[in-house]
Amino acid sequence: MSLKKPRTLSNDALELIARRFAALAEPMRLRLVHALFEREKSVSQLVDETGGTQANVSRHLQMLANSHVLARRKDGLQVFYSITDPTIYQLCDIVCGSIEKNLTKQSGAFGGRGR
Amino acid sequence: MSLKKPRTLSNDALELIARRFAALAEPMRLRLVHALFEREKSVSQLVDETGGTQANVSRHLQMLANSHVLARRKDGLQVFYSITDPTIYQLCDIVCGSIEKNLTKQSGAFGGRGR
DNA sequence: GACCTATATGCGCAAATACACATATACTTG
DNA sequence: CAAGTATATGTGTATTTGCGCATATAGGTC
Repeated sequence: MSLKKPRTLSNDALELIARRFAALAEPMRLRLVHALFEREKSVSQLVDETGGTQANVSRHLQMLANSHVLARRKDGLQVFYSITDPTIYQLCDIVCGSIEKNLTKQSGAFGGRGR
Repeated sequence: MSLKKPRTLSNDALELIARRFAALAEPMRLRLVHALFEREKSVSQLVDETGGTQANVSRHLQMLANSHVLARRKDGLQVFYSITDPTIYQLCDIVCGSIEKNLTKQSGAFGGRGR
């Protein structure tokens, strides 16, 4: 990272950036991340809160962990996930704000992000 | 802005947020957006710069415009696209920074400590 | 050991997505 | 009007993705 930003991004870099965005491009994963804004939680807690199936929640959590969005901590039988990348808060903040601004005329389907 | 802030986001809100992230979750679209950081450009210019086919570039641009990421300006035969949502810069900056940090932390290929 | 709980994973399927090719539309110029 | 240029779109296809179901693994209790 000694050089300045190249004018054209490499394919690998674009792929990495795209994957990061893709991690947040799914409603259920957003629901999980949002639930983890509060504090770290176990898989079963997240299953209860989100209403998803255990298998699906587990898969999404693993995907988010592989994307370095979440951290995994195993304690006995349970596995606790937590937000490990602080930029996730910023990303969600920015996107929520932008969307709110874009559809002030539309429904108020929005609430705070809570943090 | 909101009367109350529900702890759980509505499905519609999650869908909107996910779609916004999904718009940036594709290498070719990131390439287009990145090319437009400089200034507004026509479709054919973007085709040249990115090396994509005309049809594919056009479709991606339309998708980005529908997602309110890009604006469309028609001038005679040409159509110029430009970044309309200023938050896009922030999003890309944040993600790039986060990835860079993760890479240096993991690989340490540039003078850091090994793995 | 058997048994329970919490989490992960193999498998199949339906839907979404990105792409290439060909064609259509819109606009300009002669 | 015809011909050329720039952009959009219809169609088919291969790949990816999200999900449910069943099952496997890991760790705890008796």
